[in-house]
Amino acid sequence: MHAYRSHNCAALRESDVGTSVRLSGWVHRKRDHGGILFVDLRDHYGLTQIVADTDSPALAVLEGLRLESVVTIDGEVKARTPETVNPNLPTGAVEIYARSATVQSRADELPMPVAGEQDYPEDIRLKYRFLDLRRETMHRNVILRSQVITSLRRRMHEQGFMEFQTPILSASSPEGARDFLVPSRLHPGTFYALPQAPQMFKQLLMVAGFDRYFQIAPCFRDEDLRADRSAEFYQLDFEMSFVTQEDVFNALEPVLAGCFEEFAGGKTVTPAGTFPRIPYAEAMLKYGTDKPDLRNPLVITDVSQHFETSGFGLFEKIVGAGGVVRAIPAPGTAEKSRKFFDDMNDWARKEGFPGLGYVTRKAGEFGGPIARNHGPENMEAIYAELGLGSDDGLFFAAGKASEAAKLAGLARARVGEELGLIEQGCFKFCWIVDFPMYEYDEDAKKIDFSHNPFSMPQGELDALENKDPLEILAWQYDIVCNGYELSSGAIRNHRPEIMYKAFEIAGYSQQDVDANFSGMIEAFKLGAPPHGGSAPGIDRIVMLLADEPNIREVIAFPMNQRAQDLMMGAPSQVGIKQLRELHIRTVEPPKAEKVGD
RNA sequence: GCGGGUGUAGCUCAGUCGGUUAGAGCGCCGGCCUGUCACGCCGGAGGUCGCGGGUUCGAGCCCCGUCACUCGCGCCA
Repeated sequence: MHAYRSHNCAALRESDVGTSVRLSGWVHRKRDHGGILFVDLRDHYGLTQIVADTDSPALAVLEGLRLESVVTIDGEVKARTPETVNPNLPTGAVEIYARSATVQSRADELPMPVAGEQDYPEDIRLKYRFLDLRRETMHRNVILRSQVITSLRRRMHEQGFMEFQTPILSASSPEGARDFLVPSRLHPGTFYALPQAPQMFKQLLMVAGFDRYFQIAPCFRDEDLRADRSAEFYQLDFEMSFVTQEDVFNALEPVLAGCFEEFAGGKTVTPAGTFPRIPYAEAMLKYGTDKPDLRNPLVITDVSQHFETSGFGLFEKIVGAGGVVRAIPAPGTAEKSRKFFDDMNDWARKEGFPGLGYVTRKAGEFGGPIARNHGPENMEAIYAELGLGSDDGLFFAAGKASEAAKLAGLARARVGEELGLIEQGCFKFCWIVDFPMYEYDEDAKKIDFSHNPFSMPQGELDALENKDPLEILAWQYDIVCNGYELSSGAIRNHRPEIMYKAFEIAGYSQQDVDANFSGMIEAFKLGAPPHGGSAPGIDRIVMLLADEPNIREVIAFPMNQRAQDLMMGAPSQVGIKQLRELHIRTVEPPKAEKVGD
């Protein structure tokens, strides 16, 4: 017989009754009745009940073990009597009568229990992650992650992609997020950077003629963390040659829809080939965000023209000064208290906005200061235009277009949630397309790239030379699911002359481009195919499928929010010898000088 | 960098208006128990109320500062 097990802890059934077996696993729970002892033995696969009574030498061994000790049981499969069958357990028709128990590893008192689904503080969970990962939900999430990655790989291969690895130690780039740097021992004073994404390498793979590349790619960004954002994360990074934006969409939709359908557990998924395409400008107007949650049925409408002349002076003034008024419906709120509306306004102020206006309506009667001043006939005109009924309320976000859109977007999400309008049990995908190539940077008082500087502008060189830069759109797109941005992508700019012109508009000289992106520019001068791609975030995909609100719940060994690994103690100080080898001297933070004041 | 929340036993939490010796459940230790499956019963140990300062006759509770964790803003092409 095998040294540790003949079966795993989920394997045995009634048909195995009478056989001699050997099981190994963790002591999940113990029920000690004195003369008889029950142990739920757990491994990766499941639970099996072990029984030992006074006739068995296993009784004394198991009685002396704390939970989570590891033990090997030799015994016999016995049928449970009908009244002792546990229907909640796949192995619940049988139990193992233990002839002997061998302790493989004795557990000390636990800092946190493994059995049960109670919540524990995250710092303890992270410090003892190996215990946390034994628990059912985390164990299941990590397994799901593995299965999702396997599924994505298979589906990408089916679409004709090949997986290649790209360097982890690479060069720092001035664009984008802060880099994690790695000092070079062989080249004093110089640093490698961990990739924020394998952007340049995948484009160079296209220049190298590989046509369709993908990679489950580790990415690193040294920025502050969020619930859905980690410093290190994985992307399904891919790139394709000789493609239009439509080709990229057609390649990715079956992969994402297929993978989601496979793991959605009965939730509906937007079918491949039917992902809506929403222009950026339309998304900002109708949803107030470039990552709309389409499960929310509410749609924002611009009602500025209704307030060009209005008894409600505040809105009239805002519109007169070039601002906008956006309306967010609150359907069926006739019975909502005044407090509901006031709370929304308070919330908006707390978020840093001037306020959120509202109109209440009950049985056709308008209420609230805006309706009173604007007049019921004028309100009726807005309601008619928006198709609202006699018991529907309405919120208003007014101000500069960008601010009003942002507030309206947040309000749309909040109203949808408060009123329980978010459709459950579905994954709703969409593409956001036609992102602007440039935006006006208020701080720097100059035109800058609004997203990826390597995207191809729509209209190419002609557009760059002849259009108002702020009117130029890019072949740049995001894929969004239930309000989460899964990735952005683009058809790339593969023509040096268009690249130089694009950077020139953002205020960078040809020398700047050559200096910072020499590798890619050189490559593009030696025969580059038109190409494009995208890079959906693996962690966010698993978050959605596992229905977890936090990215750390789907990563086996995540950092905490301050980018520390509490289990391994990273980041940590290193010895002076290591620093010397790396030609590094650390500088005390300025704070330290103040001690003793 | 900024704002919100949290911090009481190993863990989850309660702790009234500022008032005697800070409690419960789980876990742990000891004892009892031959059909449990969140086993049950009896007993016990376990506390710098995050830390520092202040107000007060008196602070877990009020005030100031600080630290840790977390959520968000900034940031993240």
